[in-house]
Amino acid sequence: MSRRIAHLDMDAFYASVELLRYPELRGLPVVIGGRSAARPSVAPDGTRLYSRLGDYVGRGVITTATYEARALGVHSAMGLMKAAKLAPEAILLPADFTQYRLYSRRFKDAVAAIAPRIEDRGIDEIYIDLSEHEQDSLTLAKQLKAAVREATRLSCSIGISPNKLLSKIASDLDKPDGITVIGEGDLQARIWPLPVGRINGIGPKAQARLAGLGIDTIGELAAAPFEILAAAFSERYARWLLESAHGRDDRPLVVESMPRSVSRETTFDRDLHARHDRQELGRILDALCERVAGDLARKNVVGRTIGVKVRYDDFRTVTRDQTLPRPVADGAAIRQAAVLCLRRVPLQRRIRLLGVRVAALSVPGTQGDAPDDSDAAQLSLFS
DNA sequence: TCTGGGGTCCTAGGACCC
DNA sequence: TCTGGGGTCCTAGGACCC
Repeated sequence: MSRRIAHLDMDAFYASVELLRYPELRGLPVVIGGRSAARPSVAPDGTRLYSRLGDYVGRGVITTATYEARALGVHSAMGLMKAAKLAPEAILLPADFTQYRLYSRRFKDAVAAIAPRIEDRGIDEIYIDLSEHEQDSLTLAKQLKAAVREATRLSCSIGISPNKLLSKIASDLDKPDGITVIGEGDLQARIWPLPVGRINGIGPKAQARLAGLGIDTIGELAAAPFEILAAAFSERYARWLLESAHGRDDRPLVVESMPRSVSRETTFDRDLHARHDRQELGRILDALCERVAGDLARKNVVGRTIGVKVRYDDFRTVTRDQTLPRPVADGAAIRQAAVLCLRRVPLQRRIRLLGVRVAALSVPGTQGDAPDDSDAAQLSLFS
């Protein structure tokens, strides 16, 4: 029995939510990002005063850019200082995740009222299982988009195909505000001409390595001999590459899941030194541990593996982690383990980022929350 | 004044057990 | 007078995604 899967992607989500609040910015290049970016101020005559990208000073990257800003060459993940040179007149707004989460909830609820089998893929996109629906795909897509617009006044793009892989590619083919339906017969004409990087799971590294083999498009990948791919990648990844290039993907929708890890990290305004800035680093570590503890409490989970992450001024990153005999959840216990991890990190260089992570999560009071029998026996022997 | 923050999954080696 | 083989857990790093 064949499936029908939709991928729904909100258009320039964060920027579009901001435009609802500041409608006079519609049509202008706007970028979201930068921790120290200022909210618009209101002048004595009532007009709003916005920050310009060109005036920004500090670290940070673009989180989202409106289509008008993208036309100037700036895009997500670009450093703000670099973007400022390309588009100094663009409006800069700080991110407001509380607001985005609110709109995320609204659009997902609106979709769920029509089609309840949904896989969450983050704040601004979802997969939807339409296999059990009667209407044709175009009608369903229009219905979903209307419901999202009604609930949020925002537009989205939808791709529909027999699987997640193709629907994800499809939703990107007619953006913004588009609908793309892909059937089995459309593979050669619609998918094969695209660059391999459009496949979810082929990133910059794999794309570069494929280019080295003379493989740039999905069609060229589909025609590649398995042996060539298996020599350049792992056998498993090579197999997956070929399956994907042929549009084959039987992954089910994951409609519910437990978090695997919770983490908090921060990039400093200036690089810090373990000795010279010891107190400041201590305060930052405290705050990170408390925030992680708060996240764990909110999600009602505890964790056994505590880890730290350090990024040096040259951008190299190291991690250290430690698994405890039993799970913890409070800030003090997390901090205690994090300090032990940090003692194993070389701290000669200046560092630009510190992070704290808790993994091996479980729900308190369930199995996985307590040491197993053999551990319990061991512990009782020595206590 | 390059390069955020929150995640997932995979790999690979070593420890340890049977 | 040796060194198999499978399984699990732990750790570190890396690729990738939103």
